Amino acid sequence: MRIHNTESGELEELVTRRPGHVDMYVCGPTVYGPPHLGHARTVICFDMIRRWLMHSRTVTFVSNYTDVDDKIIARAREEGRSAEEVARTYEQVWADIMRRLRVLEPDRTPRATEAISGMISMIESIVERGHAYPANGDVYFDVSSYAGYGRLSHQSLADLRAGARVEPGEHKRNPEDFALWKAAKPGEPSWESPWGPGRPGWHIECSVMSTDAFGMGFDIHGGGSDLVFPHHENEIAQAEAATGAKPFARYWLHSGMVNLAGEKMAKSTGNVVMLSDLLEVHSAEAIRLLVAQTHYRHQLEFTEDLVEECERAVDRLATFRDRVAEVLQVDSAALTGPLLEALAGGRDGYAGSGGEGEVGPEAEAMSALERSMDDDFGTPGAVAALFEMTKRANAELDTGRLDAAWSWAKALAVFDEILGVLPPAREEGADTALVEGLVELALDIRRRARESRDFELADRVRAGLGELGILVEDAPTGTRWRRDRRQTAGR
RNA sequence: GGCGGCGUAGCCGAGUGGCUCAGGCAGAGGUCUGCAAAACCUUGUACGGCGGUUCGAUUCCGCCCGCCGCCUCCA
Repeated sequence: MRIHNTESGELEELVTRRPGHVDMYVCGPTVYGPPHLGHARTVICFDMIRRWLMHSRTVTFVSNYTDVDDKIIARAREEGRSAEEVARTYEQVWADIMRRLRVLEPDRTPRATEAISGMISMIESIVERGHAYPANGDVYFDVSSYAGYGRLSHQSLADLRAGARVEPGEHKRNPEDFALWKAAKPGEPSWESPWGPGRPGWHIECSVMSTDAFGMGFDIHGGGSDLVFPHHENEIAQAEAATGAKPFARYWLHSGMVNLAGEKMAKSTGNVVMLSDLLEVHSAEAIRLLVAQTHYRHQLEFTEDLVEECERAVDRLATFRDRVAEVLQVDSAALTGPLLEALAGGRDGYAGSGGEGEVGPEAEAMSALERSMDDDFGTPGAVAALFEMTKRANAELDTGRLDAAWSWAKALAVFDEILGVLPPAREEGADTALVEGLVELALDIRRRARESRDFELADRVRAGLGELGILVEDAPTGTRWRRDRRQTAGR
């Protein structure tokens, strides 16, 4: 498996610290407001990366919450609440939305405020080893003392110096130095430390939380590309300066930004699509497909029309899944939930549908999936493989070749395990039986009307159901119906 | 200014030194159907510009043009 390492700028063979295991840390959100599509893009990219790694290895996935920060404090002031209340609120909002986007929960979600003592010890080590200095209750990292600085972002100290600046009230020796600890200001949350009361600086938390989880030299560290500098650069400097060990992380993965109207989506400019709004109108699957169709390192230009297109594409997959379920005479729901997972577990023997020597669509799709994903997590290729399989299998279904349906179901299971783009089948609700009964009743009336060639009545029944979000289709095997996903996506 | 990325058919978006093709959406024609829907089949000779390397470049190199990101909190 080859993956792109930001540090080398090249594709490298993935060699993990422990064979068969991957320890992975992805920078989580600063919880000061609700998440937007840009956040989702990053999270979904790393979710798919994680799922692919899980396909063949044991993965421990850690992602933090940054719950102490200037913006949280500012927000708390606005809302007249404590910073902690603000952080807990938006942590919950984040977790809810990511669950709705079918993102797997991290194995651990450490909070910055729960790692303060670790941060203090790390800062002490950095100071002891001569890479940081206290000044007026602050502590700054001495960038000039650390030779590897700029390694990740491929910039020289001179380059960085040109852009660096000193904020009023800071006590840096050099502009490129950065704060490890900030002296408390009145009314702000603070913790006791050897340098007096204060709170941690911008980047120390991730150095501490990731090494708390995994120690030095863990496998993969990820995040959005806007974190490369200074956040990740500083994480490296801190962890390596504190321990003298190298490397901090073996592979650095960075996902691209989402653009809206040609510019980066960012809260600060108001150039955002909030996920709560997007999920009112669109399904998680369409959003995931949109993300999967662009390589994770590339920029993603967002428009409403693109999600709408993905919605139609997802419908296509759902229709195929339902056809397969029909052939197998199982409920579609069974091909979406636990059975699918069980199927995905046994991934041997994609015997294929054809006769001897013929390779079935699912076998080709599986090898294309593997090829693409093993090459720097090529989700676009995986998506293409999924649709290619759908087309070919549909063609076989059209000609009545059903013997491979079970293999298709298994392949769908694997694709859904990695990408999570198959929409859930008919949802069970309190009124499911009633709805189904009424629809069947209406369809029975329609069937009788058709038999007596009263097509006007038959079409009225179909149109009426259509208005209620029930799609009716006459197949050679009989009439089938389904709910119009797009009318119910927001619920 | 420094670092990095991108420019592919109507739109989105993979990919590759030549060989039959990414894929999705949209469009056109067709099969099926009472009609529709779904599905399938057919259909589009695209690779920003100019040079260079090469038998041959969209793919490699150089320059130019355009767009974007980071260099400040940011997924």
